[in-house]
Amino acid sequence: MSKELSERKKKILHALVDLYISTGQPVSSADIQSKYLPEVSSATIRAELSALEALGYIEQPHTSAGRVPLKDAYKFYVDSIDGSNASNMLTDQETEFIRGSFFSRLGQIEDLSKEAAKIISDVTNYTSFVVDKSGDGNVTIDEIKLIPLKRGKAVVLIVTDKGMIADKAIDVKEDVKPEYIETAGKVLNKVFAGKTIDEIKEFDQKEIEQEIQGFKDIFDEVLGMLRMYISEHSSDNVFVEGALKMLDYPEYQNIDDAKQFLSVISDKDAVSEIILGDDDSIEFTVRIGKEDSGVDKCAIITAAYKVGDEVQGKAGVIGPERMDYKKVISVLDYIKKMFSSVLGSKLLNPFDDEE
Amino acid sequence: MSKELSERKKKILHALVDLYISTGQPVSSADIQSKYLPEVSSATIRAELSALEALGYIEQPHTSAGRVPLKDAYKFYVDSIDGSNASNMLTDQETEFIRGSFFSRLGQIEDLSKEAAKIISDVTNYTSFVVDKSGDGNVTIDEIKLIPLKRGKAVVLIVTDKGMIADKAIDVKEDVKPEYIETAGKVLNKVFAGKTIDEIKEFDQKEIEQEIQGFKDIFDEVLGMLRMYISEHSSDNVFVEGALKMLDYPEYQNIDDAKQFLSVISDKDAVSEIILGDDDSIEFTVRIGKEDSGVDKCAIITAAYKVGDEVQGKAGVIGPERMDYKKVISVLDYIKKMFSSVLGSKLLNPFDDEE
DNA sequence: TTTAGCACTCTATTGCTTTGACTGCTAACA
DNA sequence: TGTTAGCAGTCAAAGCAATAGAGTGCTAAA
Repeated sequence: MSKELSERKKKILHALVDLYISTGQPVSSADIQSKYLPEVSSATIRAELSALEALGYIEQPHTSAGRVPLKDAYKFYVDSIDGSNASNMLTDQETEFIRGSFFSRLGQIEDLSKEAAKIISDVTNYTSFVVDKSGDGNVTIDEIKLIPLKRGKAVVLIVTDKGMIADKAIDVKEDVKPEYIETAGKVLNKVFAGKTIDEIKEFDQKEIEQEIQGFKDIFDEVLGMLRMYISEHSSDNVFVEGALKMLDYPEYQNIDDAKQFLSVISDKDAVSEIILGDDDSIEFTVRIGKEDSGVDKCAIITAAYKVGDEVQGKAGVIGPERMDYKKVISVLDYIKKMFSSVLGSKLLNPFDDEE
Repeated sequence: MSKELSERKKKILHALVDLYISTGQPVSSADIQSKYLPEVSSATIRAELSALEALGYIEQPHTSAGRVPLKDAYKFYVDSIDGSNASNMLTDQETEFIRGSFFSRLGQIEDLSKEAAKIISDVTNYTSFVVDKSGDGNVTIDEIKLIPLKRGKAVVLIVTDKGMIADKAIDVKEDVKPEYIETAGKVLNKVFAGKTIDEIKEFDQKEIEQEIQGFKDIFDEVLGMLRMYISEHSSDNVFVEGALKMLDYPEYQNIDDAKQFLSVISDKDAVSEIILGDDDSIEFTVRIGKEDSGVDKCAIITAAYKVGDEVQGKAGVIGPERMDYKKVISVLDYIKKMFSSVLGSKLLNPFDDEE
């Protein structure tokens, strides 16, 4: 397998995957000959196909059928796509559509990811997902405020460096003086401000109690709330769009396969595990087949979007093994660029989310 | 059809639906005879079935097949279930499970609905949904606060009578004095406090501008934010659980039907339209068939849960026409009771959502 | 009114045959 | 030595006929 393929074998293998991607049917020697290699006869191609089969690139579903690409064939095919000509794959309408949708709804970062997932799925017609790591544990708490309300309630405000704010009403005994609340707020701020959420997670109950003697009741509420905030936000945000589109492809006409696929894809944890598994340093990953991707009869293409060197999240597409790799990579590439640029400017001014 | 059925016809019709629900196969006269009416012969039952067919209750898929219930048969069957013996349908384990799950996670109201949907789906093994109307337009704004933060930002707090709080950071020019913000907050409060969201929706831009001359910049931000809040919260919250379970039933082995079902059920607006269509005064509704339910080959059972006379939301189950009506009704009934009681106490103390 | 018995109908299953899409092989050719 | 044409062989899929089985409706008798 380490042996280099002859130029003609490459041509034939590429043609075969191309044809298989567009038709989904086993590809015959005649197909390849008529559409890709009219200069040689089908018999010659047959001989080459035989060789490629021996090399493990392709196989026959049965003796009298054409050939179907195997994992290695897809890998070969994907490797042959280089980013430069991939970006030409999108039509003007498509880039226009992507740009338009992307910038039309520049809301909070969560909306952005969701929107991106939607766009990807719309343009590619495959199931897409976006995992947003920005809610990760290393968010720093900027400021905590305790605001008294009517009726013996108060609100805790948490401002983080990522521009996120959490709030929840807590009880304060009616007879507590406003000054008490104010002081409590100041103490809270002193304890938490500047810390990351990861650090707070490890806070030892005892250690804290010393620091804020006498505010125990309020403090307990706030700590509980913080824990809740942590548990909600420390798991990555996962957006899946177009899950049903998979059912349009012949690979998933079987109801059991469809069910298995849908149940994986609708489990956010499973999705995030699948996606975040791979190496962050690689910008694009393509995984084909069950062992690689975790889902049967599927291929997954992911792109990491970064700001500077830090991976902010990943976007990807999950589709049939014979999916339109060129197009998907083009779309992801385009999205990635826009994402990085928008995120980049956003992080500098985390609260500027509307113009 | 207005004519009363003979006692034996009723017995036979009931038996037929029972059998069909448990097997999903056309029911033959012999089936009914052996399991429900051994005292008469199958020939007699055949004669009765003939009559019931003429009355439009049942039909034969083809001449040499058994009978299958039609809409009217299901309706008859459902009518024969009375609440009192329905509640006996649940086993001790089941009630224990429901109660346990329900009270274990008494978080915010949203969580409660979601949890309820999950429980219903788990116990019945059908797809369930809960529509929560508590986010409706007639939420009153209790208090609005404007809190200055560092770095030229401020936060708007909206406290409603339903205990909900929305927040978002807005920009304030760095050079604005804290007193200015404070005054702005007071003005905002004066304008909005006590109003319902519905009323605010109709606010005329001009009318307001008069009132708060000079705070235009801040006010615009707040108004935009309020609009966003309204658009997010005025649509009802819909939770769907166990959508994939439908694929386990033979009715939905066909991939196209499955797709159609899933696409309806994953469109929250469509779901909420289906559910909220019917009369609020009726506690239970059962709708069978496409014309009734909006989804093909399905039956929908909904229960309205109320606090006092006000409908707070609806919970329901969507399943095959031949679903286990008794069990579903029992479960919904049980949930309804717990829901009403929990909600009742919650509304009195809207902020008490943790003990 | 009920029942037993029987003829009839229609689906589902099975096995068989035909068709057609490909291939692999071989022998001739450049 | 590589390429090609031609042909025999293979196999899935489609079509078809025969059979089995499930269940009914009808009729005549109890």
